[in-house]
Amino acid sequence: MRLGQGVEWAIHTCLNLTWLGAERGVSTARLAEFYQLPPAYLNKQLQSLVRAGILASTPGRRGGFSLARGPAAISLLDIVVAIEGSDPLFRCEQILRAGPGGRPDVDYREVCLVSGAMRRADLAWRQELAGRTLADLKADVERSFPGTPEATRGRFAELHDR
Amino acid sequence: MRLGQGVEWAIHTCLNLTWLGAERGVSTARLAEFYQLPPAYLNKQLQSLVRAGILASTPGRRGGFSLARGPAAISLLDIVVAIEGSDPLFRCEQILRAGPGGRPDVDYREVCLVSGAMRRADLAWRQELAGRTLADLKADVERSFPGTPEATRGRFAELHDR
DNA sequence: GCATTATTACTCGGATACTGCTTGTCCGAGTATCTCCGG
DNA sequence: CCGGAGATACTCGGACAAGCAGTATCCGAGTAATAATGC
Repeated sequence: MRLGQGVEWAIHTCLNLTWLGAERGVSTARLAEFYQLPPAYLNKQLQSLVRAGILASTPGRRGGFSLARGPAAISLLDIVVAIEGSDPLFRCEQILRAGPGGRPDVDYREVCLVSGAMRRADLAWRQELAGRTLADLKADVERSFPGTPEATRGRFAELHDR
Repeated sequence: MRLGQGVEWAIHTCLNLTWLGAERGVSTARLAEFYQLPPAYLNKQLQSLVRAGILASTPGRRGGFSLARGPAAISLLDIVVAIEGSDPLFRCEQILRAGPGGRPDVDYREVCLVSGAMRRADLAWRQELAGRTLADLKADVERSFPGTPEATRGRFAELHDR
């Protein structure tokens, strides 16, 4: 039980986009080359982000991806949900229906106290993720590693020249 | 991305054991019959709980499973870890090593701020689970549904008579 | 009738197949740029 | 020299396979109760 690989790629890629100004879109090929990732598969993840409204894509000759809104309006939860879906970590299959006194018409996801306890933990996880935006992360990185923005832009310029 | 089916089975089964007194072990067959679960597969999950020291198993003619310690000493996190393993939800593959200025000798699971943010959310989830014991859950259920202990014992008695 | 021994029935435990999702890849639809041609 | 039409190169997007973890099952090792047997 673990999150998919794409979550890490998506977060780092979105973070990179915050430093690139994003005058125009950046292609999948360059974004993948930056971390030596398989381009086609990264493209698949980025498509999920587009469907979720986090990234904007422009097709055609000079197309590419860019952030659809400001970094302060994109939380880590948004990205995780976009990649992994919105299903809760714990899935209650309502086995209490088969137990003594189980009623078929009752929604045990609401009633069952086990389900409730697990849902509360789930909520704690989500709240922590929802409270961390791309803007926060960007600021933290720039404080701890001031050279990162320039280094990132530099690397992308190299890739551009190829 | 979701937790395995076995987690739900394990929690409800452990909860049932708290009501059965557990003078002697309860067999997999009866525990499975209680919720109409596949016996062999449930047995596999219970084995994981035994390995984790949560359940005690006695083999042989009148063998079965019983709680290895008091319900107050068993948290939901213990059960989840026993079934799912102790790996964090978010796995950092350290893609920063392939980025600009990436060093092979640095452990980016410690340094990377993305990894740190995800780890904090992970921790919030685990703390919530660690703070909920079987004894808490048992008390909550008995408060909300006072008939449950007797109904549970009754159903197991029926299964016993077959 | 009673102690002893062989049998039996039932249990856990790990080794063994199957299924679905995550991972990974490919080719087609579409667009801006560039080239070529005519005026 | 300038405008426009066609060709071109490069992009995203969804449809198409492969690998692996979760799911499900079976049979063997071991133990306690039971039945049979001899005294």
